[in-house]
Amino acid sequence: MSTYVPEAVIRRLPSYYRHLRDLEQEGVQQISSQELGERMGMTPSQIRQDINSFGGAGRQGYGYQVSTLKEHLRGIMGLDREHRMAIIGAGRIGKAVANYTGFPREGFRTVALFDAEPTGSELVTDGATIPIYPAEELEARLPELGASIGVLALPAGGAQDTADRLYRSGIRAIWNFTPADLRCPEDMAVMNVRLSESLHLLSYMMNQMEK
Amino acid sequence: MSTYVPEAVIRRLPSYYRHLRDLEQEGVQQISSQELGERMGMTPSQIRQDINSFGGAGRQGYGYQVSTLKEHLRGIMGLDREHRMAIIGAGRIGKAVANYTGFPREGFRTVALFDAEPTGSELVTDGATIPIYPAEELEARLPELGASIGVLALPAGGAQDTADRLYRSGIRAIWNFTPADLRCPEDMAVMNVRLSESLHLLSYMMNQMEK
DNA sequence: TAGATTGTTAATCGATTAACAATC
DNA sequence: TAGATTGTTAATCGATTAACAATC
Repeated sequence: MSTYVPEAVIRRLPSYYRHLRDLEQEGVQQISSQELGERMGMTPSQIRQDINSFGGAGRQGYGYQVSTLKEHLRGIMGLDREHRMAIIGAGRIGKAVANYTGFPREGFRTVALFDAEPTGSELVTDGATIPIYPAEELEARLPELGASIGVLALPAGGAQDTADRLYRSGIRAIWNFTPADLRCPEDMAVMNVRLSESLHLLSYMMNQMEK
Repeated sequence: MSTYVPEAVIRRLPSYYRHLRDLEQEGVQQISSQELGERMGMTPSQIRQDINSFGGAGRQGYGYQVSTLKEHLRGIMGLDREHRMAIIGAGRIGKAVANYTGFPREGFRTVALFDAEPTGSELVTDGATIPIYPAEELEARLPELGASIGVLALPAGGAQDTADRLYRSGIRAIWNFTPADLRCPEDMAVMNVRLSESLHLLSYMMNQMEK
């Protein structure tokens, strides 16, 4: 089937998934590339090219079945199983992320927080109570926690070192909220969330509009 | 000078800025496209193309002056003046953002939080004490606050309506933390922060690595 | 069957890389 | 001047759009 999915299409996968989920929620069972394109702000042509690249199954004269396509994407993105997350840094950002993923939702669940200087022993979120451990217990605790994703929510200075420790403990995915550019082995997946870059880009847009 | 800056270059502007700031911090005064490229993971050729598109001033046989280039970018992105932000939604995310931008840092400063059901009257951050107002006072309070950026950190359901209200109150920039696709007039700058899409993309990467 | 809409090939557009003359 | 490195043009690559035959 899908031998190669272009980089540009990969970046759009989550957007496809979100829109299809919304459509399903609204009770839409089938949709044409025309309609989906209008909704997502893309040309029908691009929709068809994209879907074909990751092996979707449309029907000529009819369109795409929403639920089938959604489930297909779910499989491609590995959202059909649970991912446990360990958050390193129990400050504002770490806690916000914990709350965001505190209850099993879309298959992501925070199972522990770590902090250099914990101010409490647990965090109570809407859906669960999450333990907070001292950062030095990282290696000791990770095996029993079964976490597959490490979330970096600590000061940038400690990010690289923590990433290295996570790798040595078997973690192969990092959700990085620090501005640090991590150097990691090939088999570590790193997703950066660069909040201040996002704000700077907004500032640029504002600046341009004034002209 | 710079008549047209390609979309792809615009998206890289904040990254250039961050690296140049780091270099300046390290005491590096001058750098070649070769060295900067290695640092940013780009080809020297692309670095030169990019910098020329936004009107940088290199010197043949020498390279680029770090401080000059950084200040130039600062101007382009409008980081040389203060932007005041009003955050709508005083939950975990709103508070995390408030703390992140609570003190004047890089020219962004949160001046107020609004919440449908405020649980307190102010938020104490590291650098400042920020008032929390009821959401219905949005129109009344905004003029005196002098905010130019609205931050959406509330449940997705209220996002579009709040965006409309912000527009009518003169706000022309939105930093959107909700998953909602906002429909806004042309002269409103919108920057989306899609946390769950980012997590889904990480999940996709993990899934691919297993193969 | 007729109409609609996909799947796919070809054309266009934009972004990246390569090459090299200009020049500090 | 000689060496280094930019600025810029040309070549390549990848992504998007257009067009249309295939087919439900």
